[in-house]
Amino acid sequence: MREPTFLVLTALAAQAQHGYGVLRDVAAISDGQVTLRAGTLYAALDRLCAEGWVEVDREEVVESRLRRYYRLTETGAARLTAEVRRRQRHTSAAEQRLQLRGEGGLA
Amino acid sequence: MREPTFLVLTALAAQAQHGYGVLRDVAAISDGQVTLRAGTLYAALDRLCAEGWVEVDREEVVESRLRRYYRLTETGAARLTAEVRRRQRHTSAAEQRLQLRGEGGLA
DNA sequence: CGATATATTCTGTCTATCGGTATATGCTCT
DNA sequence: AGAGCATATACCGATAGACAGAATATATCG
Repeated sequence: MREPTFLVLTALAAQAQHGYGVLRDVAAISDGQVTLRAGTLYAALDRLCAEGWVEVDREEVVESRLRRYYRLTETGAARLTAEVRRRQRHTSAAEQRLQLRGEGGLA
Repeated sequence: MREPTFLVLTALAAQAQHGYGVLRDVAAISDGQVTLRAGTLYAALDRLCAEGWVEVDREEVVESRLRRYYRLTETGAARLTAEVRRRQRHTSAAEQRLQLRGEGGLA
């Protein structure tokens, strides 16, 4: 799973949000480091819906603008949880090895 | 940065290794979940050399087979450290939100 | 003798993301 | 009034990194 997809799922993990809300949320989560392209976001949402990880929650019209809310499915939540664990394992390994490097190698 | 690239840098973080060693190390780091394709590995190594994150350490011939050892540069180590922090931030956010979900949403 | 492990190289294909554009409304600033 | 930005979704071509698999070659194991 790539970073933008991971962040979209993360944005939807706690509660339903519409596309543009996810966009701002991802920027907040990443401290402004990741700014999703519109194409990336909506393509990801469509793809994740097709895969059953995300589903449409509801649609609202606010100030003549459509807002389509998405939510994480149970499958999606399980997949995100697994991905978190996977990433934690990898980052831990990287940290340990970078530490070893500082100490002069594995030796 | 995508997962295979991250794992290649991680494999080289503590000490120099040759391509095939990286291959096995990545499998170990990921508990067998990630098995790099040969094409992915050597293409990544070439690319990372060109970018200055990795460099050739030395070459050996063991049992008539070439072993080209690579090591992480200071630039590469800094980049990997930054990537670790970035990923930790993201996984923390995901964990928190998944927890909130379990508690019934952001409310 | 076939299969597996070691070790690198190459080629074609795929796909998520990038970068940009289009559409449309409402708000703020000058 | 007009420029520009925020909101909100949609579409399109290009790219980069990864996937899948084959080629090459030696050594070892059963």
